[in-house]
Amino acid sequence: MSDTLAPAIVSRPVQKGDHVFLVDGSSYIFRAYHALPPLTRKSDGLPVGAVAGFCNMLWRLLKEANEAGVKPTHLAVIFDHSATTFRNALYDKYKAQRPEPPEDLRPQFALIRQAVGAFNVPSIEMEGFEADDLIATYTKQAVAAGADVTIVASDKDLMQLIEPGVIMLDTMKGKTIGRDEVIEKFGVPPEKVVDVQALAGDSVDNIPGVPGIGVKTAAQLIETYGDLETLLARAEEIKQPKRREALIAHAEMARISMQLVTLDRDVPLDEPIDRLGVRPIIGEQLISFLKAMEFTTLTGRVAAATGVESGGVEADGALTARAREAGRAATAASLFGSQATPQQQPGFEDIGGLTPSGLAAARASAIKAIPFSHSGYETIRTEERLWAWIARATELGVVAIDTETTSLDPMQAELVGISLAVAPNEACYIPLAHRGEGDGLFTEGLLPDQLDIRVAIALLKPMLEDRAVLKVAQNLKYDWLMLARHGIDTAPFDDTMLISYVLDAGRGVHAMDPLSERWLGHKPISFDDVTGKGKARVTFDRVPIERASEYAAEDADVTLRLWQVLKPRLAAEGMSTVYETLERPMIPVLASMERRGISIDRAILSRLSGEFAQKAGALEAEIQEIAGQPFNVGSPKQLGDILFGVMGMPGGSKTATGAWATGASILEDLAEQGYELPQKILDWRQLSKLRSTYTDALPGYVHPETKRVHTSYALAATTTGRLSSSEPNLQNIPVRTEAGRKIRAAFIADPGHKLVSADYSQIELRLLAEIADIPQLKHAFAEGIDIHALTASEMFGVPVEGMPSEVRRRAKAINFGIIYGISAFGLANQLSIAREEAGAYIKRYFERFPGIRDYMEETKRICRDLGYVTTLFGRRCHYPEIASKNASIRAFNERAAINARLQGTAADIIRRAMVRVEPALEEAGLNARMLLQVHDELIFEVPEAEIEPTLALVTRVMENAPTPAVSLSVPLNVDARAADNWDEAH
DNA sequence: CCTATATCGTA
DNA sequence: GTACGATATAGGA
Repeated sequence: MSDTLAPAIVSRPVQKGDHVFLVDGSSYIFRAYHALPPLTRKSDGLPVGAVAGFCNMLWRLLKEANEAGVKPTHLAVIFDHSATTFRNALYDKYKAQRPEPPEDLRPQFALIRQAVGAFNVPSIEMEGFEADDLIATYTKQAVAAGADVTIVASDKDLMQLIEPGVIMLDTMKGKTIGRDEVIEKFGVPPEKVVDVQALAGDSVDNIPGVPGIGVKTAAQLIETYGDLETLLARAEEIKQPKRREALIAHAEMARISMQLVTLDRDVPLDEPIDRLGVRPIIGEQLISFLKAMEFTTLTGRVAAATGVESGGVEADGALTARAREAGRAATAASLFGSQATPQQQPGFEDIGGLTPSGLAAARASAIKAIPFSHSGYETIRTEERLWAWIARATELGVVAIDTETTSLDPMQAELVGISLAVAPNEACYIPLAHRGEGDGLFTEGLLPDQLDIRVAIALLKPMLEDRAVLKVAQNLKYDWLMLARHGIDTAPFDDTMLISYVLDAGRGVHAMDPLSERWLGHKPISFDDVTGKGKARVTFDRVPIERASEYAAEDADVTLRLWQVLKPRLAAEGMSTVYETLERPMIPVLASMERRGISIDRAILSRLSGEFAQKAGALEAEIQEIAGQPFNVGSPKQLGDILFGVMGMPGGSKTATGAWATGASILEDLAEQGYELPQKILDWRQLSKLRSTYTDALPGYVHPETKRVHTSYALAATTTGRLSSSEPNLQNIPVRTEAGRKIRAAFIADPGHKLVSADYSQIELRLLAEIADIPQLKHAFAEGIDIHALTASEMFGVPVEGMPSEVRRRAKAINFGIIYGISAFGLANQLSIAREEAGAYIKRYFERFPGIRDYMEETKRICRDLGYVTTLFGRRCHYPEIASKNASIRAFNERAAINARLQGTAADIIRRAMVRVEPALEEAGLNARMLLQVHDELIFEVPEAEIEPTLALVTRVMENAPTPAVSLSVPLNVDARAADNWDEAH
């Protein structure tokens, strides 16, 4: 808040005909908080719902009431100052059972007081008095001066103030409360309200009243006897014995209650009423505050009404997400072990004290201070000892777990042992299937003194499935799947890798060893040291039990400590919801998909392999013939020398390492110039690629038992929230070319089933329209208009009807470019045009869609300020190099950040759909099984008889995936179809 | 044997 | 121009 903008307070005596508005700030905060949906500031998740409700109310009061002819001459917002008032001296239990305000409301109190200042409205509070007493006193003085009073509130305790010239206005219900409404509520006119309240009491405020008497009876009694004192004096006359005795017995309580509910109209005011005169709104000051809160709609309204250009106003620097982040960054910096000193941010929680972030930091350093010791590690050899550990874990309610196996592939792996940790340095290892060190020929049998794997599983299962015991693991999906193969449905659980990913995506890797070094300052025993590496590597079942025990117990120990450090950061940094809704529930969903796998037709692939090999062989011969010498066509180095050296073709450029570049676009350019060799190289490359990466490789991934292909999805591999798929990567199965689609057709459904593919159409462009708020684009999507044609016609003035395909193609490339954070260089490459021309396209595009330029600039600024961008669902993508001094690194990070909001939001949406679809299928009694995810597409295997209802259900779940967390103004559109293979279904 | 590079498959 | 992973080649160990 800039002091220079606040004008001197002008005194304006209240006189006849004036209209004094008194806003009950404190109760309004609670009502706004409870009545309105939760709202958080986009860029940092600060809860601001009550602030928003308050600002909108105040704005309407000042503007719309004004337009309706009700013109405040004096206005103040009045707050409670502290919990203790003179009423506590009268009655120690007064308001004693008020609960603490909710966690996400607390930071909003200070913000609302700042909001009032930003509106240039006085905010009043006084030690020892409730807002109601101040309102009562101001009301009395205003009435005495002949002015009208509007009390903006709905609290029934204020109704006693209503009299001719004084009304209440409930802005949330949009109604006024006068004498008639009071009579309706209390059965008595305003001047008798306190008498009724004194008798009836109030459980909310802990006003005792008289037991057995409610509002109805009280009103009746006051109606009959006139007032409380008369009633108490003549209580003997009452006929009903119970009522009479209660009144006599509790007469004193009634009198105290009367004092409690009667508002003090003679508070010695610090701020005289004359000084509440309405002051003009200062557009810049208010906009600066609203911008810091990121209330775009209201900012726009205020800008329009005050004639201030909002673009020219800076967000209030002390209140922005950045300022708040600086406080957090200091905490995070200390968590990361840097020397930074935490700084206090005025107006926000004390970060060094008993706050979530303060506690998280304190927890982190406490954990880090505990040295590692292996002396408390135990190797479990008997049921009794295993039982003791299970009992301990169950008693504590949290246990870290790690499975040791024979393979990194959880579908192929055999369980070798399990480790548990219950506290730092308290961990155990349960060897189950260790074998001797030999070559396997003469040492086939299991080593002695190991628990039977079935016995151990049977003992562990109840604890692993116990709702009261939290299982913590690093990369739990692996262990979950391993245990699922042994019939265990592990739950509930936490995953330290995913917690780290939610907190620090883009800030380093999330594997255990680096996390341990970063957070615990400890380098764990490396896997390579235990198993050997290269040719000498042995499977884990060949590792001697003592050595394995040390390693495995330490891993569980490290995992537990990481959880202790990282879990508190989720709440402290406002990321719990992202973790709980977008990450953690994905574990069983993906593990189940991986376990199911998908069928491929090996005969098709093998035939294609032969076909591709033959054609590539023929091309290779032709290529070497034309080149005039044999060479390795697959070697870009040799190829470059042939094309640009030996044959002297033009347009050669160099790669980063100084070699000739021979990428597809360069070869295509050469082919267009009439050279025949480059096209043959391109054809050869396509065939070689398809053969080596797909037709030859895929059959090798068929599982010997399931006869299906089981990919592995990584949840924490990308910066944006997308999944990745590997071994094999089933997210890059060809589709673009004819030859490629033949490979896709080899992915088939089981007999009696079909494959269903459901994909979001143009989801990222739709999200661009939504997030950047571009009217033309939103309209186009709402109306189902061809978005690329629309872009083309906006840019080039060509009518959509009969548009040449080349024009649309260019517009399409531009649209994709926008999603990727466009550069003239990139667009020029894509369209094979000059950079100047590409630059002109971009310029024209921004002229037609200025909102997109604003969106991009805003994204860059936010990312530069905070170091990350946020998706619509709150996921953070960090770009620590966004402020690099190196212009190309900086530009790259800016483009990535622009893309991340869109790609990341799309990733969030499909994750939500994935988490919901299987329960929805189950509820509908359908037997479809989700098999694959390809970023904007889900593939299911569906019994033939259930195709139609499954298509409908999947489409509905996917299209509604954003709700209720986010409701988009742009429709999502899902295309779904069924077929015998993936090519036809897609 | 391991790693970097170039290329290319997908959204 | 974004986000990935797999492959082959090439070069240093």
